[in-house]
Amino acid sequence: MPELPEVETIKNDLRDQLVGCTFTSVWLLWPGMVLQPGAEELKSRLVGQKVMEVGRRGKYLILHLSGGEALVIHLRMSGALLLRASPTPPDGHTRAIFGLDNGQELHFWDRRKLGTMALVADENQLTARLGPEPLEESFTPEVLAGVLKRHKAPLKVVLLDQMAIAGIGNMYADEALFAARIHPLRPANKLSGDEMEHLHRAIRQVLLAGIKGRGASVDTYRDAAGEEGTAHLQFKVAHRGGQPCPVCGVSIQRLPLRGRGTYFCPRCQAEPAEI
DNA sequence: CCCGGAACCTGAAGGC
DNA sequence: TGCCTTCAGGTTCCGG
Repeated sequence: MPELPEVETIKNDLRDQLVGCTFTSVWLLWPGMVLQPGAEELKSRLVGQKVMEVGRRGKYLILHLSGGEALVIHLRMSGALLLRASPTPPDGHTRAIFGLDNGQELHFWDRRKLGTMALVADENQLTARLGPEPLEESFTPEVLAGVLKRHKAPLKVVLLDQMAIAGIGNMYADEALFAARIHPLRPANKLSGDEMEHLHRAIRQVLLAGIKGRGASVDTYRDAAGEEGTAHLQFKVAHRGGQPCPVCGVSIQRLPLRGRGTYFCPRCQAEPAEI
């Protein structure tokens, strides 16, 4: 699933290969993915525009265009952006193909059709409500403490809240809580100062490791060249229910929380009595 | 306002 | 073999 490290990897790949290219055609095989404007209007407005820069905010990819607009893409659960030689035919999961003036095509591939894109004058329209970027210098332990103090929900729920902190998803939330040795059900506003410092370090460490591994291919994730990442090979608890904890050997548990699987070590992340 | 669940989607995997 | 249920989970929407 594309989370911050996966989207960051794709962003870096696309920045290298897409900046300076002009869109020559747009083929929408699944028009339902276009949030705004309409599918036909997106086509006509996109063709002829050049990609000036590629950015990321949370899990959103942002293509800044020569006309001043931005193409904002969200891959959700199963989306991928693949650079292919032109022409490459679509397969059953290809949702859009963008022709480029350098002999390549950009394919939006999405098995579950949950991904979206929008052509907007100002990307803030979609990203304004997002919380702080956890890898920026400005994301200090004090900033994290301020976020956690505002929420009494379980920590795992707050880490997944994009308006609290941007970019963390299910896998890296579990990994960060394990790295900090904190139970996922602990109320966010009840952490000690030490625990908040540990969690701050853990969040940055697992996200940076994810980027270094070029993302985690636990499901359909691929980079822009279609290659798998290796970050999931370093995972300690995420998607490892029933396997032994790499630190203490106790069986990793799976806890259903808000409809999501939460993986943790019941010994290393012990639940305090007062919870 | 807060919280939890459903809906959006498809495919893999497991039970019977 | 085949049908049914569950799991996978990012985001938005809706009801209590």
